[in-house]
Amino acid sequence: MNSDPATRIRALGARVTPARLAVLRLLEGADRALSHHDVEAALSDLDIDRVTLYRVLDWLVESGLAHRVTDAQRVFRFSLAAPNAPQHDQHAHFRCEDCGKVFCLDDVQIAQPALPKGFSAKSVGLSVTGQCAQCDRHTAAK
Amino acid sequence: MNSDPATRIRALGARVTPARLAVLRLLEGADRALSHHDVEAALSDLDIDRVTLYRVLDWLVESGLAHRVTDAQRVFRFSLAAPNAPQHDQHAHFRCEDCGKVFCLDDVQIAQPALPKGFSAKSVGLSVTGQCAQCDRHTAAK
DNA sequence: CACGTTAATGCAATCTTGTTGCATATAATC
DNA sequence: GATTATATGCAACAAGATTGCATTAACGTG
Repeated sequence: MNSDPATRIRALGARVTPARLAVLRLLEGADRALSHHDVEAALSDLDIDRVTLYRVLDWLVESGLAHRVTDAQRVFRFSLAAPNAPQHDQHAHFRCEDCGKVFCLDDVQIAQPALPKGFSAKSVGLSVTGQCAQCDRHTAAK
Repeated sequence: MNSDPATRIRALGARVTPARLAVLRLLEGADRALSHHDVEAALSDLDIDRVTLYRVLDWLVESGLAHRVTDAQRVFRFSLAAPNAPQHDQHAHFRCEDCGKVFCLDDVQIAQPALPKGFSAKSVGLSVTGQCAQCDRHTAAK
């Protein structure tokens, strides 16, 4: 039901290139939102240009395949959009204060808040910070 | 009950300087979170150094007088902390997609979401995007 | 399968936001 | 008014992201 990366790329009318394939596969396998830096490090053996990665990531967001989140350190992080998600106008993330990793909270339902008169919401994002399971274990183990 | 800027600054054991007074007054009168850029523009006649503004804003955050938010454009925005707010471990913001302004949604109550096993939340932030009242009016007027 | 077209890429330069080090100025105290 | 620690101003730096432009390569066509 969720076709392979190459097919998905072609379905968007875009060319299938090594960079796009690699980034798409990487994000598919990631359990958290990755920054440009993360992606660069993970794909370092492919020797893809920094700028190309930026452009691939931008393209992913523009074509709706991925989300872009800004973390507290003001860097962009990218996570694959759930292919059959409710057209993502809401998204929740968790950022661990210890290790800095960002996780997607896919199954959190966000309540639409009441807005001042005249305001209309298009999307709602929830960002939670705290301690992730791994870091919590470390602390507890002390 | 909420004393004047100079007194508030002194109460923190800090010196009362033109830059601090000006920034504090500006934020007090602002109905939305201001970026460093916003502040610089608003106080341009005072000819305060860029770095000084950064330091004043940092100082405001450190001393608990203001909050720092990161918006989707990866710039920091600052808003005065409500002096008797529920010690801000949750905060909601609205960002207008048309004019780019960021508003604080002070009276929105954020529900603590369910987290994966082992995760613990320390703070929760809600960010809503859409159209603010003013921009909505413009669109409608067309 | 060679060819041509056009989208992608690579590289260098640039921009934006924010930070740091250090000499100088100034708010507060006496 | 003199003293002193705190703030400021300036210049340099740093990291993340963007832009312009020449070159490469994906893919439809013959």
